[in-house]
Amino acid sequence: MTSSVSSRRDARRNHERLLREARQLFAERGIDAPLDELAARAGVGAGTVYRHFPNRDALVREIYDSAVAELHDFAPEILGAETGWRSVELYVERLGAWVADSPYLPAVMRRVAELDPTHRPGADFEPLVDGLVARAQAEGALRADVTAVDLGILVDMLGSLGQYGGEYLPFWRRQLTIVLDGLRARPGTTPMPVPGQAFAAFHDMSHAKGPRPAPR
Amino acid sequence: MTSSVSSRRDARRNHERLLREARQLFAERGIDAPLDELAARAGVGAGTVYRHFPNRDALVREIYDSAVAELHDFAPEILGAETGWRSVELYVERLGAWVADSPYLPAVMRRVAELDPTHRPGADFEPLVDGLVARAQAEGALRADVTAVDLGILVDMLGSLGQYGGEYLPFWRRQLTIVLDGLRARPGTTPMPVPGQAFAAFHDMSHAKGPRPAPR
DNA sequence: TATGATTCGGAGGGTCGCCTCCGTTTACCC
DNA sequence: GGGTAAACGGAGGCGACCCTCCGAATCATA
Repeated sequence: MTSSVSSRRDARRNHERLLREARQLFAERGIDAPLDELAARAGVGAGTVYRHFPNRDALVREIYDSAVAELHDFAPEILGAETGWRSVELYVERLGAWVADSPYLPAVMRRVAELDPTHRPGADFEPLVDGLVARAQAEGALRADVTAVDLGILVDMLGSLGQYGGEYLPFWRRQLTIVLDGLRARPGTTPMPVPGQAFAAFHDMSHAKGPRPAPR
Repeated sequence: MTSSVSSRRDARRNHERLLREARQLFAERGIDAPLDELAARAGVGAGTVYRHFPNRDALVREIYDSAVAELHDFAPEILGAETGWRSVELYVERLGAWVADSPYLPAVMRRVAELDPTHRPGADFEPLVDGLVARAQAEGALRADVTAVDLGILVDMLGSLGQYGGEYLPFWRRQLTIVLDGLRARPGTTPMPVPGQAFAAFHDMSHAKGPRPAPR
């Protein structure tokens, strides 16, 4: 699991540089962009790419790992908020903005899920998010029929707006506003048409065996 | 522009079959899936594929055209609703469900936009949607700071949930509920953080020259 | 059914991207 | 500086995919 780090400075530098350029390349040209072009962009020979990452999947996995590490950094602020509702706001806003600003993320996530469908990305976070939802609902601020899975999906939806490019990011907060208003407990809230799902059920459903889904 | 239709029944049958299989193939394997495989799935030789569609882009365009035709079918119901608010509901729900249920659509739309960035997909619809928004706002049902562009983006967001596969579709209405509640005019609505965009501005922004965005 | 025009099938040439291999270069350590 | 181990570069083999080509098969028409 732990990647062995070379003791040579040039090797470390190339490794980092390749990761950085790969994120950008994947964002621009898709997760199946030619690795020879990655080599060119990183100013490196093709051999160097394959020494650091035996194949495309290894590269994708490492990008994924670095994203998960970033994800951990959000936890303190989100979970440490004054109120449960503020936690919900921060959860949706911070994570949504992060995904929207990291256009390579959705494809990387999807590919990792295909490589290992049993892997549950943030399983250790799930109880925390459940707790966060319960707290906000206990306050009477978050509508009672919303689940933690709903929140995660809303983050995905907001993150998908990264497709419009960086110039859209300022406007992104408009959709955020609408979604957060829709999450608020209020008189006259529309009842949910179907019951929600638990994390496990949602995971099993969306990772059901089946052909690779459409890139978006 | 009008595609000439062959007088031979086998040719027409193969053309339709190729379109049908292409939609499914693109949904499963992405818009760059091998056309040789399309030929295999359609039970047809490679030559037949290329006689009907000179290249991948022609195929994509024709799928796009058929989608636009479908789109037109929604107009009467959406615009003919009793109230402006009901129009908004139908707009978001019908189109969102359509996109979510057509996993090939987002990639096809994006590719056509790349092929011809000046092309504005539903330019003739834009005034209608603007009118629909104005009507719902005049009723006091739709929040006053929402624009027609916002509505279109929300449809996109809801449509992106097609990525979870067909089994998710029933649950999809939960997110729809949240979004619609967020659109409702109410006391205590959170003010928008930035002003909205007109269709033209949004189009120019999201189609700014630049490298191909990440497939999702 | 016979005829001619149209479409079909699939082998194969050309291109592009993946990945390996090995002579050369670079970094670390003394 | 000198020696050694590690990393680098990029040419090239290989396979996958795109697309063409033409003899064979099929369809419309009479």
